[in-house]
Amino acid sequence: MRRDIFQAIADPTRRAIVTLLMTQALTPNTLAERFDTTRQAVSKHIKVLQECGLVAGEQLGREIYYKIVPMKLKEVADWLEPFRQMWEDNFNRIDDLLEQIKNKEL
Amino acid sequence: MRRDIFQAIADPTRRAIVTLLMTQALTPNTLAERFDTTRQAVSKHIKVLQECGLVAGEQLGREIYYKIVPMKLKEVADWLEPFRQMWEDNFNRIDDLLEQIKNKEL
DNA sequence: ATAATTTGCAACCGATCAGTTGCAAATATA
DNA sequence: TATATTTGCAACTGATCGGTTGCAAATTAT
Repeated sequence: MRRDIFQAIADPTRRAIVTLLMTQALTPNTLAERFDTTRQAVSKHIKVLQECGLVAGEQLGREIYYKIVPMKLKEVADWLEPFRQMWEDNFNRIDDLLEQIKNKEL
Repeated sequence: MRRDIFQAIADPTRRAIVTLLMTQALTPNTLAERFDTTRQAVSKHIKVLQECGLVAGEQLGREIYYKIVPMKLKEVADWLEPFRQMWEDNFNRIDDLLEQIKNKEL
């Protein structure tokens, strides 16, 4: 079973869960109330998020408060970083390279 | 059919393709040579990447050079940005909030 | 002790996904 | 013109995904 951070945040519901957990730790029941779905569906999403290390649960009596592990998202940011220079540059290198190929053909 | 940038970069092969396209525009055939898979499989990945706007093709004769559209990745970076403060902060707010809940219970 | 609450796990279902195979269209080469 | 190359599209397959239902375990409340 593939369980990496990229696959974890691919699902919009999971991203919404992560966003909710940004401000406070929540229980599965509380989370489920925010979405038009069952608690079990939310629980399965939590399991995915937990297995990839993006959230962590902390038991308090019979309730489990799930909190975000923000550092995990840094892996995505690190992967994006090399591309940042590309979208921040005014000129587009790929276009230039393509132009070079074109000119070579002529 | 879901076709957003998050789902596009969820697949490791597609991320590898995007990384290869970072330095130069490539044709489907050239790309396929780099992976242990068929050209058609790569073509399907390209289609997904193209449909979500992460790559764009430019025809040169019978060949099509696919190039990356880096700006599209900014959408992911923008989603990550609010979390950046969290992983850069030394203290963890969620832990604090959880402590508050705990103390309230006592 | 009994009942209610909160949660995780397993089984199942329909939809989607990644990959393969086969084929047709367009372009380049002989 | 005939052949080879490059590509996209459609059909198919096995695997995975998101969601639901049912149930058992642990904790809390009556």
